[in-house]
Amino acid sequence: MKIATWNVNSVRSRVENVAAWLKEASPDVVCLQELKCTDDQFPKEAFESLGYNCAVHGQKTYNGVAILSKRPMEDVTPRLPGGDTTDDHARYIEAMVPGDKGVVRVGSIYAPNGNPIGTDKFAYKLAWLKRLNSHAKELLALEEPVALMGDYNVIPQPEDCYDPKAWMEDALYQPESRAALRRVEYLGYTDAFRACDPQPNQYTFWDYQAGAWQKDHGIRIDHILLSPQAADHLKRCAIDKHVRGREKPSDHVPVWCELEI
DNA sequence: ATGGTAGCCTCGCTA
Repeated sequence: MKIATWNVNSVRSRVENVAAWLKEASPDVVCLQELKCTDDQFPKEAFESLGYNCAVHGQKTYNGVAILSKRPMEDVTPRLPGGDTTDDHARYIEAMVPGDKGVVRVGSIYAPNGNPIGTDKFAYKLAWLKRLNSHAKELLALEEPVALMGDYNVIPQPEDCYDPKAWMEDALYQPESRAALRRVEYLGYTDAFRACDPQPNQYTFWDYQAGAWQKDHGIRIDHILLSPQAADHLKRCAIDKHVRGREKPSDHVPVWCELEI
């Protein structure tokens, strides 16, 4: 079972690009983030024609997450538990996805960016990651295969960015942000990419600005976190870096892994 | 120190 995550930075402006990648990569499941559209604006026909079912949690202009799956999904939940009534950001959707040998619970995550630091935006980022931690802990108790995947907006380690010094004042590299991601791992979740490929300086995001892609000034912020019952079946994990070099690219690229489930 | 780009749909915000 091949499962993937990709922050597409507007699904409507990226339909051609996403469809081309779906055809060549043929993932069973894809978590999408930053749809930047409402549910009714989501181009589901384009993906259904390629054989995918769509579970969408959209929002006007900002955020928005989805899960595409070749097999029909069950128990679709378009929210992260624990939010108050003022939190209207569409940043999480979860579903049960069947494989050949078992079922995987998949969460599509778009964590807040949190910049600039020292503002309510950064406080919101940390609060959101804390809510995610609580939910991740509850899912662990079910002892099921779980994959919490998406744009965490956190650079885990110095070797996950081209120049740590350049990110010292950024919300993505603050000690509190990194600790929040680490705390999810300490619950018992595995960073699938790091588990499969310990090579440093492999990135999932390159800014549109300042020639970041051409200079390989990237960061690794899109992650696949696996519960023990999923990690036990992890076969491969990789980043489809070449997608960043195409016409009209997203600033993120797909990350995928294979689970023998 | 600054500015550099992209998307949405406003004259700015988010990333």
